Amino acid sequence: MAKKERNNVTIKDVAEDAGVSTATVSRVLNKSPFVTDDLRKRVKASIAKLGYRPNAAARALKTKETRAIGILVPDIANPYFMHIIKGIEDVIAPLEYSLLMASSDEDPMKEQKLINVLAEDRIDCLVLATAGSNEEVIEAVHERGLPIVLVDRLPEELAEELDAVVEDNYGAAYELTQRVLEQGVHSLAVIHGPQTASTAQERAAGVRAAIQDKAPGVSVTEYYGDFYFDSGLRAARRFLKKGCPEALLAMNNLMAMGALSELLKRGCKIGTDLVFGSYGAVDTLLLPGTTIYYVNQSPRALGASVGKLVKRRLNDPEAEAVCDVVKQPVLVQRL
Amino acid sequence: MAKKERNNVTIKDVAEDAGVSTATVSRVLNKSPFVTDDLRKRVKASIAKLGYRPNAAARALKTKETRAIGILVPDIANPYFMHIIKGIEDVIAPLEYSLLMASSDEDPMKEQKLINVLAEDRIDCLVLATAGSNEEVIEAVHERGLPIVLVDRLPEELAEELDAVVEDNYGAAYELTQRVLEQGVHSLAVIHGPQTASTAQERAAGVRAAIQDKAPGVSVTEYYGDFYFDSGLRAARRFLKKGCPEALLAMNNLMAMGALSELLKRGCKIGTDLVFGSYGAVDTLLLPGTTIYYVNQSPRALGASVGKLVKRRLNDPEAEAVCDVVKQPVLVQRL
DNA sequence: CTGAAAGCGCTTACAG
DNA sequence: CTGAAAGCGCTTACAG
Repeated sequence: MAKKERNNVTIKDVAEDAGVSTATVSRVLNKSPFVTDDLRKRVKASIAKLGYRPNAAARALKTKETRAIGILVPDIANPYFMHIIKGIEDVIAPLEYSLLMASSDEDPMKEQKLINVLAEDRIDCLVLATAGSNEEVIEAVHERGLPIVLVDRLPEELAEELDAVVEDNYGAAYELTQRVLEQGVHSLAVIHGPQTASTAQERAAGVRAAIQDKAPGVSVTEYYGDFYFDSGLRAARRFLKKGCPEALLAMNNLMAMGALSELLKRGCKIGTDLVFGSYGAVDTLLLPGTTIYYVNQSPRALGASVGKLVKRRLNDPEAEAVCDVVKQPVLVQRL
Repeated sequence: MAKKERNNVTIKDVAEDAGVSTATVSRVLNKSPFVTDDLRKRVKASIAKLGYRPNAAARALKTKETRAIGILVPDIANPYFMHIIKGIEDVIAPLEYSLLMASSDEDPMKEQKLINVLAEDRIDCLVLATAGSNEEVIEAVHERGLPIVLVDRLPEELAEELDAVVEDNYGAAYELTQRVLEQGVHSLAVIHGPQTASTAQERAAGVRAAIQDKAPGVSVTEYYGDFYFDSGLRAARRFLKKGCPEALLAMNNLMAMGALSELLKRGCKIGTDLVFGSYGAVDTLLLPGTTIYYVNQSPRALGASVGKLVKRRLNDPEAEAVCDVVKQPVLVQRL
């Protein structure tokens, strides 16, 4: 891959044009107060005249700061993560950092590659919702000096070590299940997430504990999905083979939507034929008359908390690790 | 913002540890064939032992290649752009480039800032779906040597100059409108996109031409939205004040969903009470019995074309600009 | 095949 | 307040 000479105009050209040293140009660039107005004006004129733009790599090499923050999520197409990103942006935008986003597509191998690339001193801080199975890499990168804030996913091994903002997955899943069971159902179908994800594990544990505590006799069918729409759809199809279950629980928003779309297509009356519970909101076009129980996640608020931790960490690399556990309420949606 | 010493271990440390020169370490890193197996082994051992990672900034400074590609879209939360990004990834992933994504939120000012940051030699190529009003900045950055591939949005001023992959917005909007008008409606409500976006302009022109040609007598009500869900919802609300129109046309997917959600809530029977047309698929949970006319966009294929243009451009910075115009068919969705 | 050395474009003590 | 100079961590002709 050839690369032609780009960025022909450097700080040196500007210095020459303005008749000053490169040090002075640099000072103007960095808004140092110790430059006379006269020189500042001349330098600025030359910059404009020559169309000069600083070179981020050179600056980063010298300062050890990239002024970029990396955000690595498992599925950038999932509105949940999109809102987390927005929340981070809300907080970070005023600072002059750019956000680098990448998606692992729930693939630990892909995630590992991305982490390693980002760790080549490309970012000042990494926000990570891990697909799982990468604890060693994450620790290695962190020990080497890259600040990391975990979000949504928190593998046990990393719990005390890193900053994190997570939901009370166990508690919310427990409550959701309880609410659904309270409707007096005899059979329950559950669509779990991929057990590589810490959230999926915790939610599964919450569901099981609630069943154990509240309705140990209920007949349970389980399906292990991958947190994507299609797996929810496939799960519903599978469940329907044995007739419509009295209740269905989907452990994330996308799988819930997949399941709903299949159930609706089959003419299932949600809220009447079947009690539906979803971990995460299903904010889409639904049949009027539908009732759904759901965990009301607040990803934007989560994102804002993450943003604050990032700021704090940037200011104080030595600060103690903080773990925010945000409680998410269970709500009922009646349309 | 303090920055502690990171990346303590450099190529020099590795060289020392392995008892070779930094040049040799660099050669091993870059898989140069001209290193004896013995040295290669020693170097690799030292790299592993010391946990060395190359510094991207230093490499970029020297080689003028960042091995990163920037993708700047107006709304990263819109599934349409997400799929374009996936399409690009499909093609680019095998090359060893990382993708930097950013979102302008349809805000030209924000876009301008982001372009300028990315243009500080942070990326080797920019994929841009512009919010509009930034033609001068885009040209400046391009002239300075940053390869750019436009996607979806193509402002007239940039048409011949830059690589681009776009839809035939005019044609598809024309056909969509025609199909809806053929249902024999007397009144038509249209939700346009923001006129800063080239796509919104072209689609509006297509709609108007079709009306002119096919049903000049139809009563038309127009609303100018911003391509987001809420504006579609507001538009529908506005239209409904004067009673349900016989036909409604939404000029992108999100506004279509917003409008639909409001119409459904109000008990409007889509496909019966009202002919619904959408520029873009509404791939969500709908009432069975609903009929919708829509332009079937193929963003993932668009993305793949973009990826190919990026590759080509990376290989040959001097290549002539290419403009792919992809025709998108109008389909009917019956549920 | 290997190494010494120059240099990429910045920033920043250090003098003055 | 300003400039000369060193150096950030790499790569790459150039010799050998």
